[in-house]
Amino acid sequence: MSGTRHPPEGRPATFELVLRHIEGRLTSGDLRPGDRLPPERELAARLGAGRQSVREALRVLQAQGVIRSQVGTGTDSGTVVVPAPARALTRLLRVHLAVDSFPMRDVTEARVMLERFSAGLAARRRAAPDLERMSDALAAMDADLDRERFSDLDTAFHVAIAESAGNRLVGELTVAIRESVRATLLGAMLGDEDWARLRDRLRAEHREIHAAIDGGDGARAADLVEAHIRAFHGRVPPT
Amino acid sequence: MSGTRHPPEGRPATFELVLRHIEGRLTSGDLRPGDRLPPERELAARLGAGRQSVREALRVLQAQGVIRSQVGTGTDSGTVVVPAPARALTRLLRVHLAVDSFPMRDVTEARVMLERFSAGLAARRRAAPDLERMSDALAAMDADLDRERFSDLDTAFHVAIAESAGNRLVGELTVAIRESVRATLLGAMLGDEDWARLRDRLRAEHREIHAAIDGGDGARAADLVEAHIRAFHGRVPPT
DNA sequence: GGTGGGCTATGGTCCGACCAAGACCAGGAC
DNA sequence: GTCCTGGTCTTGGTCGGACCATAGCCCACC
Repeated sequence: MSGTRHPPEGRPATFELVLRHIEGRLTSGDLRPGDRLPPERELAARLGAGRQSVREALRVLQAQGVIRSQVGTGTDSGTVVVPAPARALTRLLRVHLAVDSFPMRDVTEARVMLERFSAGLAARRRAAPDLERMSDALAAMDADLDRERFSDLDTAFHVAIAESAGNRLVGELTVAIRESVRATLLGAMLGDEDWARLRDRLRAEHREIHAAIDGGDGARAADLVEAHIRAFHGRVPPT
Repeated sequence: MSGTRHPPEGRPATFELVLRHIEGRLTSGDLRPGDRLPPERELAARLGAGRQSVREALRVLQAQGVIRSQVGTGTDSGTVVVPAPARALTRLLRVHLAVDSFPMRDVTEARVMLERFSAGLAARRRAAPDLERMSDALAAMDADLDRERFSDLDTAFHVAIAESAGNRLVGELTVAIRESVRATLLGAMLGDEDWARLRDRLRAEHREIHAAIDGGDGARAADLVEAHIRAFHGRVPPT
């Protein structure tokens, strides 16, 4: 950074060097979740870079869901290391969906794979607090809700299953994939079929899944989840 | 953007608005892979924003693996929409691994899930060109290689399987997860066991997997892959 | 002792300037 | 005529300085 002045001659871009510097501090454990980074101006001065380069590096880390920034002087102000993979993953997948990096069909299959995995593990573990969260979501879904609210609770139910599997990575991936197709799924709920009827069917399927997990029947839970997802994605137009 | 001048009063940050604008053009199909974006200066002028804000938005898209930038005047110069999800995913996962968003154990389980899925599907499809790529990687691995080169070919073999499954999303995820733990895996190859012996064992396992896929035995291929991964990750220190 | 108004630190933004890479073009050397 | 050569123009990369808005903090004043 503090090498030959100004320009990017041969070596990587300055913001990239700043990025690597911070990544290095994260990897070495020098920076941990909850820690504050130096102010942008100070970081720039310390690395012999301009503030713009520092900001671009920070923007990348923000896009990766590693840091959060906010103005002000308080304890929580400035730039803090706050890992939030799901949001970053969601946005990444969504934009790639938009740009046709992969077809909707692949997303469906991936969801089936992830949620079968989660349901199977959740049934083996049967963690009480997670089971309760699922029940809560189901109960809330019994109200007379519009599509949007229903969909959010639907997601909450599936997320509870994913997190109950005890695998954070798979949990985050499940959330991300589900969220990234939220708009598409919502659109599918507007199909020709009667909303009330569709809603009832989804509720019934959810209860079956919940019962299977609660009963410790992982294989059945996985099969039910797969059927549940496929039935719904069948309503989604391809690609 | 062209609203009230300068400041972020209430509304989202300017770079965020620029980002949404471009995302919108991607979603609507107005911008497609291969298309060039306007020059930064022009984009800034058109949106009534400063160049810095535009650059930060572009940096985010670059971090998401959606665009590629390079200086110059040629046809390929400037900023172009070039989706490359795997690289972006790799980097995202790696930094979250560094920051302990999830333990190594979760990564192992996720790999098992993904690669079981891929192996099973690859065996059902038995795509000739992919099978050949696998053979090529295996043949190359027969040479007397150091750990690093061997590891790269190892990755190439597994990636070939993933892509042979015909699911691009799962393929990209497989590549990303594998790449993100590349350094860790390499470290594990330096264990106490004799390198030549370990290498022979990996070769033998790879050949078995290849044979199962080539023979169309998806269940066996999946089981072999799982054993293969677990055996190796068993050498990796936890978290 | 409580409260309100500056003070200050910090991220967000704009502007103008310059650098380096790369393609293209004009003009001269052979 | 062909081939090099140097200039020019476009474009991303970078810096420095300036200003804004936000949000704690502190001190003077009531």
